[in-house]
Amino acid sequence: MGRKPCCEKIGLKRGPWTIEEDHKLMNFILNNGIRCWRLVPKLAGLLRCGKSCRLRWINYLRPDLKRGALSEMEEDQIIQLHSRLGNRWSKIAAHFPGRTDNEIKNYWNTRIKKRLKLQGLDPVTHKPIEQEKDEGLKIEPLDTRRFQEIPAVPQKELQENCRSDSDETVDLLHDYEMLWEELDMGLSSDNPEICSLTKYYSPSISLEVSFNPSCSTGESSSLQEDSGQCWINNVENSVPPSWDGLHDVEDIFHFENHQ
DNA sequence: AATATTGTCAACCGCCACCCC
DNA sequence: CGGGGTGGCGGTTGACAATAT
Repeated sequence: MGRKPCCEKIGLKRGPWTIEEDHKLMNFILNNGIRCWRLVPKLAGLLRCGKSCRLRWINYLRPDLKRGALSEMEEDQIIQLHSRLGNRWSKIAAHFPGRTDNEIKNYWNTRIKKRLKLQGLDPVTHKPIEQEKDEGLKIEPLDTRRFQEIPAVPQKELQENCRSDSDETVDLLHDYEMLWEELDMGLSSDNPEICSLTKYYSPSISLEVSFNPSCSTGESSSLQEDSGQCWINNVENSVPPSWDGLHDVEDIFHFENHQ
């Protein structure tokens, strides 16, 4: 007998998220917060496992995410941190509010590694490759004591990142609106960063309209701008499922059995 | 224009630490 | 204390896009 999977895989959807799924997850979390990831997909009406929902939220849907390429300064900071922390991506990401560990890991693997190699540095040890050969590939073990020397996230950032759930939800809604405002501006100003973002959202336009006929007026050009606002409206006006509606664990299994 | 190669990044997998009973 | 459940993390994969041939 192997390890039991984290969730019932049978019948669960995998692969890229559709805009409808994003919408459901976003709606649910913004209105209810997160208490238990395993239950989120059930309550939000998604055929995904909790892990998948968590990942999607953290890496993509969180409204406080920063978008776009990292600056050279950020890149240098990542190299500095990596030399001290190693592949502890979540620890490194903690120094970059709005950036995810997955993003930094990807950035490291696809760009920084290459950059270091071009500079003749080993991306693992951060030492000159020649020097490393001399030392006979002797790799120093990580000195965990040094981790304590890493400057923590500034107090202000910590306070900003560690507020209560309710504050966070209000802020998320606000950030969410800001995101769409940026999107709208980006669509009209050919901002490449926003465009790369909308690349993933663009398929939503028709879907969005099909969900909400009240949004389907107007020409296609204004449709894109409207769709963002419609989504926000949906988030604010819809009556979503909630944790309160779940009185008993038995409810969940009852729910599962009747899917 | 067609095909091959390379780059990017979202998503998955499996392991581990922590918490609760 | 031990076992099960859950969340979090890091490594890896695979689809798609961009670029080269």
